[in-house]
Amino acid sequence: MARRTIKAGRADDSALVADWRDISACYSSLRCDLDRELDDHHGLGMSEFEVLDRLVEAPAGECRMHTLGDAMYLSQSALSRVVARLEREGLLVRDMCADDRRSVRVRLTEAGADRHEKARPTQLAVLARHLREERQPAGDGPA
Amino acid sequence: MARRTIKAGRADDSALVADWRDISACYSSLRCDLDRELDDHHGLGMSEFEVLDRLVEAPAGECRMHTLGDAMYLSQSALSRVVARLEREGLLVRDMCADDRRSVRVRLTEAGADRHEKARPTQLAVLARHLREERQPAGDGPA
DNA sequence: GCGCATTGAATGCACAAGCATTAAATGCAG
DNA sequence: CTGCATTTAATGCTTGTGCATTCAATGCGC
Repeated sequence: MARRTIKAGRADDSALVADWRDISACYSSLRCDLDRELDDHHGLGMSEFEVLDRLVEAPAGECRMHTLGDAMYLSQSALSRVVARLEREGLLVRDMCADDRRSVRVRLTEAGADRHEKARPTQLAVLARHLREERQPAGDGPA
Repeated sequence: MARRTIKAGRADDSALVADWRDISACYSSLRCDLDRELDDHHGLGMSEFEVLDRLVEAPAGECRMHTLGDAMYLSQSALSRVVARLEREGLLVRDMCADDRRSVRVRLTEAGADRHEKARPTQLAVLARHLREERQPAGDGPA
């Protein structure tokens, strides 16, 4: 039920609310599963994993705090602590960059890359479970 | 950028992740705004408002805790506390129902209905701001 | 009727997140 | 060069949330 999500150009109030509830439900249940599975199987929270994820994508496995903050939708303080946790676990290192000593450069360690690699299948599985079945209730690939 | 949200029947890994990030970004920014505006203007958190919202919709402005829990996606303990907060503020009352004395019946008070009515425009405004501009970047109603 | 598993809600506890503040480095005006 | 506003990140504090536990009421088998 309720699969109007992106349909509905009408946008009267109740459609708005209905859309919001769809988004909310989708996000919440996915987030909950993801958070729990990442934590159970890999000792990572969702935010932790996401930081690792961004770092893996980043040019040399490193980037500045502020850049992470822009990409991640998390308050500055929260990000600061997530990174602190990850550093405590040895999954990344923080050091201040030479050119601007206010900035902190965050760099993925081998252990971090490893942990991320191990965790990624879990993430993908959860995403697939939630997102795929939402969109294509049945049916497989093309001919 | 990134408006694949529901498109993409391909569903390979990166599309999955991209979709998730879209959902996540959409939800997070909306939630943050909503939470803050409801709190600033009406002294309500998002969860609080949502409980009121469900109650307003409910048959006689009342329903059982468990029913709320089913509808709301919030852990049982969190719900328990939200309701406790709302009761403390006089926006609803809890009493146990006669037929099953384990269950708690939650009933909206006038103050609660009033608060909800005042807060609803704020909610709709935030929803519209986020959801409408996402879907129809420009263009108004039909001729 | 009596015990026992089940269900419904509340509570102790731990933790992540946001806000406000603080501290340090930088940039810029004079 | 000096002083001041700005930027960057970390920290104190408060709060909301989830998990596990607890307590009460119910239902069921016997």
